[in-house]
Amino acid sequence: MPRKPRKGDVAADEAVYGAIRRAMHMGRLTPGTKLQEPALARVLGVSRERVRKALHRLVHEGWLTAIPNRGTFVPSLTVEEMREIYDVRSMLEAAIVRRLSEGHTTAAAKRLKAHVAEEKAATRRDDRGRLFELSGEFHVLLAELCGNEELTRLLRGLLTRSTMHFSLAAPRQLTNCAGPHDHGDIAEAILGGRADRAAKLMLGHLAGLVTMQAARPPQHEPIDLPQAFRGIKARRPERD
Amino acid sequence: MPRKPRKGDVAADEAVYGAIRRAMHMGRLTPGTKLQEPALARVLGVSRERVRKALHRLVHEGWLTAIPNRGTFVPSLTVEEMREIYDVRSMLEAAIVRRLSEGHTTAAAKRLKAHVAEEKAATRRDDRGRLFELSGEFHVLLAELCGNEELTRLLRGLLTRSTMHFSLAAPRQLTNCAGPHDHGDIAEAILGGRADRAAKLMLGHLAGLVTMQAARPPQHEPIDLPQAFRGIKARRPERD
DNA sequence: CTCCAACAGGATGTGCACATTTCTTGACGT
DNA sequence: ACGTCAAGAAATGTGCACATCCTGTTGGAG
Repeated sequence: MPRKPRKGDVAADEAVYGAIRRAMHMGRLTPGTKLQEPALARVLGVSRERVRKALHRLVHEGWLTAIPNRGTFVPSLTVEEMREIYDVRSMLEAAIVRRLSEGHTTAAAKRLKAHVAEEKAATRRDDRGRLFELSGEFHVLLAELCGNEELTRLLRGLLTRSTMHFSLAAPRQLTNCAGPHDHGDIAEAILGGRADRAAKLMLGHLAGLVTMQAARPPQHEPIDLPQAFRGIKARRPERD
Repeated sequence: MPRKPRKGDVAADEAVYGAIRRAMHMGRLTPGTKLQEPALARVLGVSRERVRKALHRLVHEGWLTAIPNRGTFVPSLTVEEMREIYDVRSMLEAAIVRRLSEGHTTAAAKRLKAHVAEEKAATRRDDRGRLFELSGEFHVLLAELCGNEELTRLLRGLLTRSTMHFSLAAPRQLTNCAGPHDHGDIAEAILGGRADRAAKLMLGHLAGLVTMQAARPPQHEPIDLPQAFRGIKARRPERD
């Protein structure tokens, strides 16, 4: 047998972290909800310290907001914050597509084409869940193709915040991006070496997303914690 | 009176965090050094849990590297990592100066001029310490003038990582930037509305920094913890 | 009837002690 | 003499219990 999962396992931390993140992703937790540690520990079936650790991590990553001696809360997102995040993404991603347009390896071109093809396939199958994942990974992929791990990490964090806005504001709407249509055009411009066009398309793409989100008013349906985490519990870590 | 600082105070956490950060900033901690919790707790005069919390935060922010069941270590920085960080900075800061060149408020212009003047004054006084601070703040100031808090926070983190390279590789060399000369030229281009020139100057400025750092080989003088934290202890928080 | 203050209940924060893992030192066998 | 293994020690990770703080409530005074 591999190991005794009896006591402390590093996977347990990830499980709690992932459970909370998944609940937010599903829109179960509305902004302003207080995540009290004892209740979460009971619901998830783990010790309070483990919940505390996960909560601290989530606070540090910007998913939650902590007030000293008060507790941790699901943040109330303003349209201003969303605009700022997309503004930074515009700066970075415009530079990224410019750089890729000006030069990239054949392996990079191959990966890019493969990704666009997969997005189109998911669209044809009408696989909303898979398309949601792929849409987000497209932007991370572009960062990866630059060969800069720091850039990839940074953009991944920004994308996480972006999807948080989607999750909290419009969880039903499972669309991470306006659609694979834009992505295909951007990829085409990159492969064709048209830097200005690629940058322009990316800026328009991001602008379209921000307007799409700004139009949706957040829904307020406060529910209790046990109901929010129904069926989620602690599964496998599941990468970001 | 404000409050009883008798027991647990939020300032204590910041003090420990700042003490370790200051030790790294002074070059007291060489790459590869293991920061063991009991020793740090003894030296700083705080409980082990407080050291643990600060260490976890520093690890999460990228200052330290943690290995499960092994401890936390001062990372060995490669020139590749440094190149990546400056690459991301180039993308962001070029976009920043472009935006500022295309439009900024009179208040922004005033702050920018004041900062450049202060840098020149510090140079005249040959105040290396103050110039070191100002040089770093110049780049943060540009982000602030864009009116985007997310951007400011991100760039501040990037700058922190940049100075970490300086601190670990060449702590003696108290120069955060090539000099106020470049900053003055960049500010002039921004105020004059010359976006292309400002971006070009900024890229050249950052390129100059990366070559300056790459030329310095890291020095290896492993010293023990009590000696490294001599005279540092726990002072006031002191903002980043 | 309204407002203020003291009190009880509960949640967060922290120090402490123990379990587990890893590194070191020493001895044994080849 | 060198490599291997085992036992002790130290450091890390974790659960537990208590101290502190906040919040909602109740009682009384104006």
